[in-house]
Amino acid sequence: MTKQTRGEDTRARILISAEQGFAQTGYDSTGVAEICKAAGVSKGAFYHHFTSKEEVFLELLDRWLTSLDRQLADVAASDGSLQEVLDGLLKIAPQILQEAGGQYAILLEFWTKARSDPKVWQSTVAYFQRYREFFVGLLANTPGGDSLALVEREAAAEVLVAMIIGLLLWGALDPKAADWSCVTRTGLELFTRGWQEKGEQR
Amino acid sequence: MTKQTRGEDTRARILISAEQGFAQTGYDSTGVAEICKAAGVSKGAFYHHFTSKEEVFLELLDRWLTSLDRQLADVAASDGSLQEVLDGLLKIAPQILQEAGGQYAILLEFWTKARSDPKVWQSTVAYFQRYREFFVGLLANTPGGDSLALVEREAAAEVLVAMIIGLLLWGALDPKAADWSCVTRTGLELFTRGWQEKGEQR
DNA sequence: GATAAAATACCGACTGGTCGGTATTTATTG
DNA sequence: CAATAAATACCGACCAGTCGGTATTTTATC
Repeated sequence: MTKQTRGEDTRARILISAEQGFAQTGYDSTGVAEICKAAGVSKGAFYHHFTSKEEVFLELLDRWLTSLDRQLADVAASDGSLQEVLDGLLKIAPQILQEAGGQYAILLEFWTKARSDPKVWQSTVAYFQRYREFFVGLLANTPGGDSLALVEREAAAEVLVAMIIGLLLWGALDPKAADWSCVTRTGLELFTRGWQEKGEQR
Repeated sequence: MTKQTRGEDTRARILISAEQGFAQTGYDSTGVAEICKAAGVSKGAFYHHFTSKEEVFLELLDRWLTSLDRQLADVAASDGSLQEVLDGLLKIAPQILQEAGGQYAILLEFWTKARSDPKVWQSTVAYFQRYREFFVGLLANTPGGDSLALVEREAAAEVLVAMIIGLLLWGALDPKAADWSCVTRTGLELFTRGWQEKGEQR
């Protein structure tokens, strides 16, 4: 193995172990030593690749956001109706949720740390807003949707994002409480119906 | 001041300071010393009234749940239609959300700690379920609602709870991002419309 | 109602251990 | 032999919780 690939491998192993640790027991209670042990790597190697534990966390956050954006871009590119796009979302939802064997519990960690770390806060809030904007644009293209005021589209988009956030949180906390993909489907369906009904009343 | 009232006062001050600390910077980064300083109390007093930092946290959780239950019971007692009960909910929402000057950010702390602490997890998951049940029952009393299968009522109730959770989380994270009471109203409205529409199609 | 005894409330220095991070040394690659 | 990667020993800060002791209030006894 060349020097470079060896380094990359070590780095990757650290990231994986850190993600698992953060997802399972949280950022604070996952020690650097623990991460190193799980990755089969020494502390020296850890601090050779990263300047701090926080840097690892931020890189994980960055990767998650990038991955999410890519998947959303795919859906958005379809350029379809509200129904179609939401269907597209539903299709990729399990992929996002189940990826890495339920490790998406790290989302909770992102949201928690957003309160104490300005960088994390900014990233987190920014992508909430980004999806809000996405849905606002989407709702404008809906039959009847353009008849409604911007504030109403905005509020509806916020509701949609909030619903997704809530589903993620509850799902992360209690994966076996319900069939979450089924609940998500119902949610998007109810939302679509409610929105169209609202538009038609004008 | 009698001995008893003095003790109660100290205890109350500790709880208040702890709540503020937890809400502002999180459970882990709020030290016992810090809580004591904010409460104007010594560490000895702290450990005289509580056996551990965790006990304080659990008591705060318990108080929050009790308060929430009381308020929900009031709304449930009205025994009205879906629309009426949701309106009732909406009325008390700001009271719950704004209480103690936005200190409800401690909710995030409850949800975070639920992952590492079995006691907190149980309480948290249990009240998610309780509200789910509440809404399931409520939806059965809705015109057209009884025509839908139980699973559908359950899924819808889960959607509703998830939406509320999401609104609370986003609101806690970014209070100024939107007019949350307005968004909540829209959310409940969309949900009601979507649900009734669904029922009528049968 | 005075005095002793007991219980409660409180204080703050100290400790034992954890954990992020560093400094130094050793191994591996080119 | 240079340079990068990795290992190990170690440091210092921090923090939950302890403990011996003091002050204040309540109860018991005469």
